[in-house]
Amino acid sequence: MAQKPGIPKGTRDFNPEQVAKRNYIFNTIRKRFETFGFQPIETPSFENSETLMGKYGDEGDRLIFKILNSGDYLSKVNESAYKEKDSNTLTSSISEKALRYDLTVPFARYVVQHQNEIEFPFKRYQIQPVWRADRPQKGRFREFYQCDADVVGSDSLWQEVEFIQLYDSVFSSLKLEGVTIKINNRKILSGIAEVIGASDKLIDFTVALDKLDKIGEEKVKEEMRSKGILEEGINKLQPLFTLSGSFESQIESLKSILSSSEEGIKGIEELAFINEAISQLGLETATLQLDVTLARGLNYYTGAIFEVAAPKGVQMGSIGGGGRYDDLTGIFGLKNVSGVGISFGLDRIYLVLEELNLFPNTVTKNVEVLFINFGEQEALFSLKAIKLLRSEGINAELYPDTAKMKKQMNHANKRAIPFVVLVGEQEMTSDTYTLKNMTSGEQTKVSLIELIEAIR
RNA sequence: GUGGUUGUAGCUCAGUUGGUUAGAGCGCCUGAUUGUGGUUCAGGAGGUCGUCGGUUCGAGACCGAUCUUCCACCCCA
Repeated sequence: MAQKPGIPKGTRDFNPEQVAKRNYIFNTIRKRFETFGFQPIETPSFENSETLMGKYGDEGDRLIFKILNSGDYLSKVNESAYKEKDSNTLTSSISEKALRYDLTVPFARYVVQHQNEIEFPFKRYQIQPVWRADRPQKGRFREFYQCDADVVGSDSLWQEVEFIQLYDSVFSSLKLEGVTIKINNRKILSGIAEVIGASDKLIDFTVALDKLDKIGEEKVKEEMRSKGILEEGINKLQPLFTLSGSFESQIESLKSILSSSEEGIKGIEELAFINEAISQLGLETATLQLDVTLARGLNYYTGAIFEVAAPKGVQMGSIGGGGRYDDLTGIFGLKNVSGVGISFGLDRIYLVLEELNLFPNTVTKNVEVLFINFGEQEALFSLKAIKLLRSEGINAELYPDTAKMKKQMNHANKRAIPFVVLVGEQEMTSDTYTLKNMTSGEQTKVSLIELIEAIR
């Protein structure tokens, strides 16, 4: 047993039941994406390192899986970097490719590369695995699937409205009711930073603010102080910490806080527009909530920021996220193309559905009838019937070996196959089939027509 | 990347301050039952105690390293 094989940390095998459940989620999401007018694309598992590096911040670079060059990679190595044990410089000389870290940056690369073939606005969806060299935890893996839908080439705020509808539609289809779609706006965060005189410390400021519900008001203030934000500014934030109530009343409070910031006011207007549209259109099962502490993906989000929280009572990080990035393709040289998109975390949604017992019983498509194998003649006779059953859309199979009946019955039992058919000498001569219901134990002799009717 | 945690049969877990041959339940295999599974009864197989090294007369237990699990940071789906 010492030599038992294993798989790398943070990766998983999926058994037939798990694959069926995962496909159920994939298919539901795919169906909703297409209903909303998105078209699928796929990109390679790995990209040139320069496409990915530097796009996710220093932290992101650390979590990108690098692929070692083929061949005698050490011969081309930078001599001084090797001697100095300078990992950063050395990495770029021995690795030129890296596994994709998310689907958004490869999509931006795709848009720039194919800009002349694409009809804008372009709505694409993409369901593929991504890799992160992270430490695994519950709901955090080193290989996991993202399901992304993005629109590029439209500044319209109706897109944001559509994405909120799409989130609602997908989670409602999955019967995952009571999710909270949190929304914020980068412009509001910039506005606040401006008002408190910390525009140059926007990232530090928002990272600290983002932790409010986790570490509390005092610790957040402490972190801001340690990042060099002035006490005077922090005092101005006070109304923010106690912000609550409806979407509308929060917007009113923000208006007074941000009255001196042009950008902040713009952000408020955007949020108000989106909220107004959503209240007119309505949501099936989700709730839209303004959360000014929401600050994800600031490395490229410029407008709306989304995050989806699982229903209350389920211990799970966010099950989806997204936002508006006005200039994502700019990093690849294509200016003035705005994008906005959302992502679903398949693996986390799976864990939530499992915990809440929300997978339909029908996701695993089992064999419905097993024919017992009594010998060569009987097997051939059975396969003729099986061929007909299959043409009627019934999942049927023959036990492949002429094993003891006990073994064959046991096999049917363990696989939870609901019907077993016995065809021996008696049945062959009378052209009948002995059908056994494995749940009730009842056994009847029927014709082929009756057999089809009984199983269907 | 930092700090902590976990690993004993296919699965879930016992195993005393270091002391003969490491246990249980479930599962698995065989038979009771040669054309009948799920229940019952009888019997059986299965462990380099994560891996490597160290301390010791003696290690599943103690020490170190490493891998793995889970958790908190960091960050994030």
